[in-house]
Parts: sequence; structure tokens; C-alpha cells
Amino acid sequence: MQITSKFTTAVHILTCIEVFSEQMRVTSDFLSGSTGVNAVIVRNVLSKLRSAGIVNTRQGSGGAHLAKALDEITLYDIYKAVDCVDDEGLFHFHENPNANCPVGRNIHKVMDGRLTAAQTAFENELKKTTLAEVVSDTKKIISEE
Amino acid sequence: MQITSKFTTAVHILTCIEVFSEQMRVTSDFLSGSTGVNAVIVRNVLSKLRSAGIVNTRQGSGGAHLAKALDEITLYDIYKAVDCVDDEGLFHFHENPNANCPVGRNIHKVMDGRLTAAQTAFENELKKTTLAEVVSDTKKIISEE
DNA sequence: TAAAGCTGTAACATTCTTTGTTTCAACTTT
DNA sequence: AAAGTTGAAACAAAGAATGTTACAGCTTTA
Repeated sequence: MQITSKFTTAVHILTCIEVFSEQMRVTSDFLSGSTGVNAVIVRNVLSKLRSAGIVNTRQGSGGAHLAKALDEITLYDIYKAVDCVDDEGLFHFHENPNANCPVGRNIHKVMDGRLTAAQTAFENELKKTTLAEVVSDTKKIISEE
Repeated sequence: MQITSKFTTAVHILTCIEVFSEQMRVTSDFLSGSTGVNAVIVRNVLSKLRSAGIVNTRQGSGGAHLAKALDEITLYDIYKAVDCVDDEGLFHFHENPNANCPVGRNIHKVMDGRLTAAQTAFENELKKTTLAEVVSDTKKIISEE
């Protein structure tokens, strides 16, 4: 199992918007070319990012723009925006533990807190990085090429 | 996306083995009944746990037993044993970023360390809990029912 | 030694998720 | 009005997760 590539795609898209949007119109076709991801998927990701208030897009005129300051967008915000994880949480619990078995009817109580703790540790780590850092690292590498 | 239910199934199975194996033979059929998971899947999970040196099973006689002390088995060990995550890591990176784009050819360099850090934070949290604690919590809840 | 009960495993089936594709209406600019 | 774009629905394809069937081989016990 893996976290959907929409997440890294979204980060890539946002980085492109920041790096290129002053010089050119960053369209879904351009982003499709840079990411290697289908343009409809790109629009889909952009749509989710827009719902989350992270980007602005407009029909007709084209070109995506950031809707927030770079340092106000964390990897966690992006991860949440593109629905990497459903409401059930990161772990898929087996669905029919037997309530007639003492272990079966209590395993959820014993495990849930610990599973949540692992998920939270993961998400907190994503909160530590902002798009500002990603963009700054990217620009630095580009300038040194 | 979610982490395969084989993980929680495995924890459930191991807890059952510890709780019940003194009084009875803990067969894959019994475990299937307690977990609500198909007996072949149970045997499959047991097979992976055996490969990882966590349980012993025997053809013919039946009945699974722990191969290690309870406090030497962490949730991380179980998670690794049942192959929750492949070698690529927790994140699925979009596969064809465009090397002709300055962002496309560098996005991996910028992101990989941060993705690994998030995965590591997650795994380290799983290392904090041993099966001893899971079993002890379970027995406590059962005794208070 | 035969029967019964169990494990190990392969092959296949089913369902769900992810990703891609086609299509087209609606919008904006020129 | 034409050209280029977004938004979104509907469908297709591929892959992953889970379940099912089937059966060979092991162990115990009668």
C-alpha cells in the first residue's frame, strides 16, 4: 500500500506555480508536461487544492496562482487537501472481529489509541515542512545546476 | 489509501495466541473465527510472522505459538513482518516527472528526505509499543468485563 | 496403518482503489 | 466569433487487497 501519488504531484504543481507563474501562464497542460501526469488528473488535484484555499484558478483565462503565502502552506495541508487518507484513518482495521471472543470484542479499544498516535506522529512530521522550504531548496538546486 | 488490515489482523492473532494457547490449540480456524478473517488469509499472515521469527507453527499437529518473548515484539516488527509497505516506501511518487523541466528533474531530491522523515516518525511510533503492552491491556479489560 | 484434523501454498475470483481517457459545457480573452 | 482554457462527468484500464477453492503433505491418535 502507498499514499497516492496525488500528494507528490500536488507538491510538484505548487512548486511549479511559484517558480514559473511570474514569467508565464501556468496551465494544467504545462503542469501535465512537467509532472508527467495526465492533464485531467492535474485539474483534479488543482480542484482539491482550490477547495482547500491553497490555489486560485479561473475558467477561461487559465493559469493557477497560489492563494496563500508560501510559509503558510505545510506539506500536511497539501496532504489533507488531496485526500490522501480517508476518515477511517491511516490503518485499515479488519472489519469483523468476533464480539463473542474476549479478544475480538476488545482489540479495537486496545489498538485504536496506538494507531492514532502513529498516524499523528506521521502527520506532525509533515507539518514541519512548509512550501517555502521546498521552493527555496528547489530554487537553490536549480541555481547551482 | 490505507495500511492493509493484515497488520491489525496480525496483532489480533498474536494476542489470541498469547491469551488462549495455554488452554487450547490455537488453530487457523479458531483465529479465523475470532478475527472474522478468512482462514487462508490467517495462515498467510501466520506464514509471514513465521518467516519473521515471531511465531512457530507446525503442519499436522496444528496450533500456533509465540517464538519470542512478548516484550521483544513491537508493533513495528509486526508491521514489517506482514509487508505493510513496499521497498518504494510509504509514499507513491508520481513516476514520470519531466527531466527537461528544472522543477521536474529536481523535485525528487527536494522531497525524498522529507518523505523519509515522515515515514520514520511513523515507524518509530510503532516501535514504542510492544506486544506485552497490548496483551496486558487486553487481559486487563477482559478481567474487568 | 488408516482416519481425522491441521498447515502450506497455488490458482483463481471478486471487489476496491488508483490512474488515465474521452468528451463536452462554460468561461475568458482577443 | 474563434481560440484556448477550466470544470466535471462518465467511462476504461490496471493494480492491489481480500476472499475462495482445492489439494498435497504433515502429525496425532484410534
